[in-house]
Amino acid sequence: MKFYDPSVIEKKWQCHWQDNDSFKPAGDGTPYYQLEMFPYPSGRIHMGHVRNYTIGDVLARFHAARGRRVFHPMGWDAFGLPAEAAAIERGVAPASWTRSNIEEMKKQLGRLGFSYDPGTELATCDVDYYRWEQLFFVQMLERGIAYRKSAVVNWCEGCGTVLANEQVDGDSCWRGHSPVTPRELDQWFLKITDYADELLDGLDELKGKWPDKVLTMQRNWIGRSEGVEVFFELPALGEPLKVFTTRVDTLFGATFVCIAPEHPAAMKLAEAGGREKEAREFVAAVAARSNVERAQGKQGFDTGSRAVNPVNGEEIPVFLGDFVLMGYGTGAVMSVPAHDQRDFEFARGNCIAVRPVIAPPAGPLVATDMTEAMVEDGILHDSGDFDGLASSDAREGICAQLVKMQRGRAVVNYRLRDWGISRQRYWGCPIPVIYCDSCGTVAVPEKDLPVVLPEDITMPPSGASPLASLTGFAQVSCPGCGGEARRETDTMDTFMESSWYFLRYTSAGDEQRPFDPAAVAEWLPVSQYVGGVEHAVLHLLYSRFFTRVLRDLGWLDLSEPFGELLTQGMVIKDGSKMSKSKGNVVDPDELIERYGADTARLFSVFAAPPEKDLEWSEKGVEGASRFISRVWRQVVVAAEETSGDCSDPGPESLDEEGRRLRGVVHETIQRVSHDVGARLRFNTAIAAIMELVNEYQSADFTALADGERLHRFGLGTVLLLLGPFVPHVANELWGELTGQEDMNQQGWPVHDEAALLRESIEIVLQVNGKIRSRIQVSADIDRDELGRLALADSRVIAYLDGADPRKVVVVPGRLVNVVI
RNA sequence: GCGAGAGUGGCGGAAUUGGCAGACGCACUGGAUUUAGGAUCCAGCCCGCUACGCGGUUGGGGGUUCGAGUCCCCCCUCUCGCACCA
Repeated sequence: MKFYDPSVIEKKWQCHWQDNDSFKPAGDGTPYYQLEMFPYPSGRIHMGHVRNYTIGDVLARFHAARGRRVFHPMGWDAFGLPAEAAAIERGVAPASWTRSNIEEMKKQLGRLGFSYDPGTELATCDVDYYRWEQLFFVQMLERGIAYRKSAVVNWCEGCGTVLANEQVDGDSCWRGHSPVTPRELDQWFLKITDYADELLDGLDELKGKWPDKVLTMQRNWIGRSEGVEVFFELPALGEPLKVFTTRVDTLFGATFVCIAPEHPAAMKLAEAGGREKEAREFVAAVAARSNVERAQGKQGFDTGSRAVNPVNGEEIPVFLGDFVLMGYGTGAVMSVPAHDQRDFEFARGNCIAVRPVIAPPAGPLVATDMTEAMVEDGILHDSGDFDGLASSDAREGICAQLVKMQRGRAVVNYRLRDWGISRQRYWGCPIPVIYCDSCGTVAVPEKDLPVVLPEDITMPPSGASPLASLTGFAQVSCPGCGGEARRETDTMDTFMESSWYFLRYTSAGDEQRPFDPAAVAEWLPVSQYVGGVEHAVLHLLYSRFFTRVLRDLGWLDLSEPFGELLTQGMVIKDGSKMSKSKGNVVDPDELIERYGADTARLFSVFAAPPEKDLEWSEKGVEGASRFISRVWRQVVVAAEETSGDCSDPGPESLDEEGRRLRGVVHETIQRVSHDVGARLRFNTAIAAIMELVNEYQSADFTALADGERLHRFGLGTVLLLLGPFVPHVANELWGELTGQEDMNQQGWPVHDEAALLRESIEIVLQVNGKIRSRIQVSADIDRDELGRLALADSRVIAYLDGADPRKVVVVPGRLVNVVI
């Protein structure tokens, strides 16, 4: 018997596919764009990659077999900090470190037999890629989408650069756990806030296509909030203080106003209140604490100044509060202790009056009895002309009144901030801007693009970017006046590259333009995107934004770049994520060496549904390997006796048992097609194939009419169904069994609806909902007859014990429930 | 605290619309084959019991229904996300 040696057949088929250009989009089927999040070339692939890319490959191969015109590209997210760290450690340039990693990882991915179109490979660190990004940036600058401002930004000590808000996790960096501290710097930003509403509304279209969890996370991150800006006059300064509130219905209950310690009016108010010195100490104390520490307490400071409530003319104190954030709304809030829990706590700590103005259904509250704020809507009282109104009506009424008085306006606030893209790093896409003393900030003219990142450098041990000190790079003449000028030496956030790589894939190698609009129109939006949930509000939000910007710049006609999204779970071992520090990593190469790529692939998709975490199990891998060997033996043994045509023999030449087996084959086709094509449940698809294999293993085909043919049909179908999962072994065995060269010509099997109908079926008989008997009946039996048969069953009669059934529930094809 | 998701054998996990709970795999037990081990094949494998039968069982409690893992209400636990956003 031919021996199963994965290393031989896997190499053979990988060469075959390469030589035949097997994975170029082919045929005239409906286009299908299968995309997986491209990897950072860290040097070695890990099990997370194996799982991610196997899921994508199964889908790509499945849809190709089904006749779709499949586009399945792969590339490298090649800029980023690890290259700099490695460069310092090993004394090699980031560019060469990155490129050799790409070569190594490409080999590794190659060993897994993924169906990538090799003609589309790209690396974002190549000038041919990032030059277009620079062009986009220059155009964004012209349109005001990119702008520079001084702002308090997140400085990450570990990375030696600033991070965007999305990239900060509490008080630390999203990647490592290095601390992040505020720092004021001149930085480049992209106006993602201009797109806040569109990005939010777009989520509705994605409902049902993206996991709810991701949609919710994006919605929360954008954080749209409708409310009113109320102007409180500040007599001491002779100007109004603007506060934002979503609960303007509680305005009559405001007993103080609270502003952020960083608020521009803070010190002026303290001065006017004669408490300047103490205020300075308070502000310094707050500034010394981190955001997380600040979130613990609720400290306040009375400025001694007062503000006037526009609706009742009341003068109320102005406090500085550490819980008020300068970055949200106006950095000032009106405080209503009776109806806001934070204000309630603050008021109790600072001896401020609690004044209820919203009554719950049970009637108005008494301030002295309150132990917590009443935050629900209710009926207004002690609110002048608005008494008796419901909260929602009062919000409208009071807002209208404020507008009329020119003391307020309706506003929408967002939690989302503009995307800070400057990075004080070397290994990234240069920001194409020049600073000139006479002309100011000038974009590099399009004709001078690209600004090429010098690759032949040595990283200083300090880790600082070498760009600023590279005179050949940093010193330029101004494109405006020709005088001496300095180049921007910050580079772009690497999330810039991943925000449009899926567009470039469609036109890789095009030297004239970033992408061909026709190709983009053909393939986009991505049919199925597969990646980790950690990018829910990073890459996935940036890409949605970037695509809209490119649309508005006239590059394409598309808003949502991704259609269906599958977020796969992590690969876990011993209860935690595989990581070097935990010492629980499994090396994919060793796995392939030992069991073969097909086993690695099979296990990755069999052991758990794709969106759940996958617990690593050596025994589970062995199980997957054992199944492949079993199929191998079954097919090779069968092929020794009978080979050739594997098509459906049809029902006529078969006997009853043969027709039943044929039915099982068709049922398996249906289940697998549905599980892979519609449900994305590969584990159950494989289980269904295993059932068929088990069924076939115990059948004796020599005893059946047209048995050889039926045998080949079933085994051939198993191979076709296994093709997307274990392509090497499936193709090899297909050749053995059929004598045909290429399984891919065969296409995906289609089930015969008629074959699914059983001649006789088992019906469960229940008495009072408990199973008491089973009967075998003809599949086309009618309802009444089935009910009669149930009542005639001896065991049912015994349970009835002479009683008359109160009710007989007949569920055709399933059961009969006799109720006494 | 708010939001989302999940709780099913020894384990990973099935059960598409309310209709046979535990598919498939792992582990385990017995048998066959084998000099032995491994591999393979066959059989068993939710729990309890006076065992060809009966009872119980999908985190706990209640409800709707002829019938609930699935629908509704209350509670518990876990995971993830957000976390003073005014």
